[in-house]
Amino acid sequence: MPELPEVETIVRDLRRARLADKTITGARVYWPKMVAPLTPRCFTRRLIGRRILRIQRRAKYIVIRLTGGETLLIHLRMTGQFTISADPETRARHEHILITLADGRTLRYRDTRKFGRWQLTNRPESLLGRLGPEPLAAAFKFRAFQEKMRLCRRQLKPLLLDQSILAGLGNIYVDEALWEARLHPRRQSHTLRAVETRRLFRAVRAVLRRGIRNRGTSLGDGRPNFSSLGTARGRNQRWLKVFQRTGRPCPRCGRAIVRLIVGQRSTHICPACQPAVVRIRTGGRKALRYKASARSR
DNA sequence: AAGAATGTTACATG
DNA sequence: ACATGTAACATTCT
Repeated sequence: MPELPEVETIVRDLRRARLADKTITGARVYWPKMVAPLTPRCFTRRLIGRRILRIQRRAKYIVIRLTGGETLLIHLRMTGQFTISADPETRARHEHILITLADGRTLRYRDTRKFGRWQLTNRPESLLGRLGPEPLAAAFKFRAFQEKMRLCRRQLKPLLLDQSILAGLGNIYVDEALWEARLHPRRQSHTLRAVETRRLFRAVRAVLRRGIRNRGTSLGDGRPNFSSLGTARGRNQRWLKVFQRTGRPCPRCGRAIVRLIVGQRSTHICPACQPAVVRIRTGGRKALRYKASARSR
């Protein structure tokens, strides 16, 4: 569910909920794996009595700074969600962690698939330091991006999903960025020409910014989809050009969107706008061909 | 009823 | 060393 824009939306809502300055008075963990390597008992003991200093986002992590030099790193993976209730209330279905605050409110973590992870640590850098740059930060420079693309020699899609290269993209926004940049997901990164790398660089930032502006993408029409703290859904789904739009017309050229598997992930492209083979005229009559690595399935 | 689902990682293979 | 592929994690929905 949550990629960079969704996590950013949640973090902003958590800030607005005025959690900062509140002291944690209780914590319950109902799925021990979620707080590993700590045990629920150890996790709880280290949390209680700490005060929340501030809430930030790094890549897809929610970063909660606490007193005593502790940091809570929360990764929602596929189905993690937060709500805040005024009272303790009985535990709802799929709620695995409940945090109570001194003001009586409870921060509730619900996660159907139980993939989410909470790490309480005094060395958050050991984890966060392994992540690539924030695509929306001023420090994210085209030159560095281009260099990485050149050195990596990987298919574009798995490369963009790799959090150590660029942090925050997931399946939705990668497909959208590649469509925007008119690049095939299996194209090898080192074959991109400067103009193409530039298009991709801009596309990545554009789709993420739009995602945030729209408060994230909520897929499907039912409940299991993304929503931030409340029940309000994101609005970005209206802006998706290819993701989960198999068979529908490409907004640019009208050709039907097709679905393929790349790097074991479901992938959506316009076969006309994102051709597997690109011919490029270089000066004279020599034509270079950049072929996306074949490989079906 | 098989297959897919917004993520990550350990391990295997080329 | 590096790129890529597979399975696993756990549950729900179509």
